[in-house]
Amino acid sequence: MTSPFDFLNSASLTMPSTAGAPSEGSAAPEASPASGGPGSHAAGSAPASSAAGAGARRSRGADSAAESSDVLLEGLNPQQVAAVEHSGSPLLIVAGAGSGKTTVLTRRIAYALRSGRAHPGQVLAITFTNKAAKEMVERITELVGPAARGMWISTFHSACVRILRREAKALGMKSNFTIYDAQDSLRLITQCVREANLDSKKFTPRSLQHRISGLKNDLVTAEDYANRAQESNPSEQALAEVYRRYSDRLRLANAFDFDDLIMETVHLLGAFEDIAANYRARFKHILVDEYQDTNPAQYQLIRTLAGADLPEPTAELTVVGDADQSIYAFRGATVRNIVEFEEDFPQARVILLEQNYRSTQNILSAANAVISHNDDRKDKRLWTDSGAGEPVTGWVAESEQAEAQFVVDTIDELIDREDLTYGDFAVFYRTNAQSRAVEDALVRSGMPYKVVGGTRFYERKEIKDALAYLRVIANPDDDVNLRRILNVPKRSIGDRTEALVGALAERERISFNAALDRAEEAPGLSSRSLGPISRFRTLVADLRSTAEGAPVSRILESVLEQTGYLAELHASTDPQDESRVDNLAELVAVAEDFGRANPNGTLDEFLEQVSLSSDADQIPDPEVGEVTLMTLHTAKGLEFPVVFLTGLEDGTFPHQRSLSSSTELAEERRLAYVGLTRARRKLYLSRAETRHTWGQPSYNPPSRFLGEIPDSLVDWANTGSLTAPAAERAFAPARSTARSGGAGGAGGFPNRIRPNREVVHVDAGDRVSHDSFGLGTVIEVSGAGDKTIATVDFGSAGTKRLLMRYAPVEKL
DNA sequence: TTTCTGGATTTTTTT
DNA sequence: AATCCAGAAA
Repeated sequence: MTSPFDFLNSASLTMPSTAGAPSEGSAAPEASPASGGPGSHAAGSAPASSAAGAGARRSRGADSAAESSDVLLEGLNPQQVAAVEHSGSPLLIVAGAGSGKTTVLTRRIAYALRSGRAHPGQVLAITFTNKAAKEMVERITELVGPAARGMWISTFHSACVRILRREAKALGMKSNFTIYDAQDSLRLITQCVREANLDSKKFTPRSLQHRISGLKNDLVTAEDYANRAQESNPSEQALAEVYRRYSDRLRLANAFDFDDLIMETVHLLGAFEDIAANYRARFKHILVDEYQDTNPAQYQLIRTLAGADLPEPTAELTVVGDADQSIYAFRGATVRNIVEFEEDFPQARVILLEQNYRSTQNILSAANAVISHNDDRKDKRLWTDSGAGEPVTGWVAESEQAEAQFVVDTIDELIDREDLTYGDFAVFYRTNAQSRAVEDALVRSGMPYKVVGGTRFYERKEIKDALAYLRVIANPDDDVNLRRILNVPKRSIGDRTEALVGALAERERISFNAALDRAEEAPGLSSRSLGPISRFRTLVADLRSTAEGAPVSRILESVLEQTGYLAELHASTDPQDESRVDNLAELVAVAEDFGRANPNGTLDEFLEQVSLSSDADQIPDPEVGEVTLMTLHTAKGLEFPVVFLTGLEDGTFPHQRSLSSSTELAEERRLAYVGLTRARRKLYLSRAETRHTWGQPSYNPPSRFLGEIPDSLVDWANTGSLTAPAAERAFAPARSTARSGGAGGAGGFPNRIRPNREVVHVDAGDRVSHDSFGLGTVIEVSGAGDKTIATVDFGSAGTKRLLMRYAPVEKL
């Protein structure tokens, strides 16, 4: 899809396209822009004209003529040129949304190469997703040819795995280590909680996992934490205990969790000066994208690799980011890294990119308006010279179904009317669960679509099971995956047997696998259990020998056959199991693809690729022509001609859990900013008056973010069916934006109308009427307030326990 | 040991 | 609404 001549055409930088390419500054050849679109200056005209346009506006120097004859600087605005040319000190590029940062980064690398300041092998470029890495490789290849292959261009995690595999021995690990995902790590932590005899109600594995992850992101090891934990604080003691056990168990299993990949690499480089020197000698140019979403561990990694603490830095460091797009604080990222870059790296140069080449001015103004409500930010205003464009369209739907229908109808209409394909549309939402309604509507309409993320393919039970077998084949010490498949499919090795073998492993400080080999030593284990265990050991041994040198897809197929996993699914009556077979077939196809792409690929490499693949890597190619559905987080770094931002209700977005904290609200607002700035030509904002959560309806007021957008920018095409009575309207919070073009604006719909939410007070003996169960008599009442539960005898409909807060009952 | 069942819990967002 | 879990029955 990429043309070698593309960069001559300003690499699409100054010419927003009309269709396709959901990736930032993607290099797809551009078609002529549709009339009226932002790209109304012709794509076919000389790129110099747009460069001159930018130059005139920003009064470029007279020497610009010489510069613009350089393909690497062609079509760039003065700030972009400065960013490409800068050398000799650390560089921070503050890149607003759609400001062409990918182009600047790739050209900067090419420029350094051409000027002789770097060889390809000296370049380390860190991106946020594998997909972004792949795209960067493609675009650099366009500029410099196959030399691009010598560079390290990858995510933090992939780069660290690469280093760790190479240096595993130094850390006392084997290079075939397994990477545990969040699910695996939770299992292991749960085991640790159990073994430590802690109350898993009081110290939930989930919260411990979260806290351990936080510690690792701050480079605090189990040992460090044990020393600092307060003796008088039971919670800290519990955490210290579980963290210690968890670390031991990971090590014993020859496994790293996600956070370890970074933390252990930092420790490795800190502990072994020769290894660190080796990598410092190699990486003379380090570039980090999405710097605002780095955590303290990643920050330290960069410092170490760049030799920032040495008398002289060993590498030239470039970071790119935008504090307004920092949306991962919840997983340990900190904006301090970007905000204090100048203090962290002396002599740093900062270059601001504020000109936007993606969106219309109306869209940018809306985004600017929202983000300006965050305090403590450096003022920054995106602008464009591509014209106002169409107004943003607002829509208030009655329900989430109606909202979804609005999305589908609008897509349908636009496809008819404009020169657009399904791939030009994206639907964003705050939480994955919200995709459901949109999917339903899309299925009914027959439109092609793709949901990115959600219940991820690789997290489905059957896929995890199959992969667990592969992981066990590759790494016999992998306790978590071994225990996962021990009795899957059922082979009469139950909980008790597993626990007894586990106890033996713990007592002898050996892996579970080693304990299985010595199962007869396990105290309390009945001789009857030994048969299934030995059959299981034979099975795994057989699989392991089959796997020797075989292609991954073959290994996978023999796993599914020989274990009886497929047979069990085929024999099952559960309708769900049919789709499980389909999913496994898809996994086999993935393995086959892997084999084709990597003829000499090993099982280890396949598993690594699977472990490090992310949601964002699955984003469809725009050419495929599917409507794309995803969360706002996944949408980061992408762009689409038409964007629907749905669920704009307080409680949905901003999310309920963020409403009480101003820092979390600020992060939600940045998320809104990210969402708004994804749109190129047309932006739709919608909300639903009622939305079902956990099977219960809730009535949420309009998102406060809607109120932050000036009325003049939004055209409310529908203002909702529920019109509040005048008397109630008086109680609605005063909102300056409540009226918009006389159409009612964002709604001003009172929050207080909550049918079925007022707790009906009943006593034993009362007669009540229920919407579906009919008439009944209250037998007993327990709890109070929201939690009042009434036991009601409905005669032939049976006796029901009803949560009075939700139950559709009326007292008679 | 496996299966069934009622009850609890879940939804932020993810490399 | 859908899934997960613990405890009880088979």
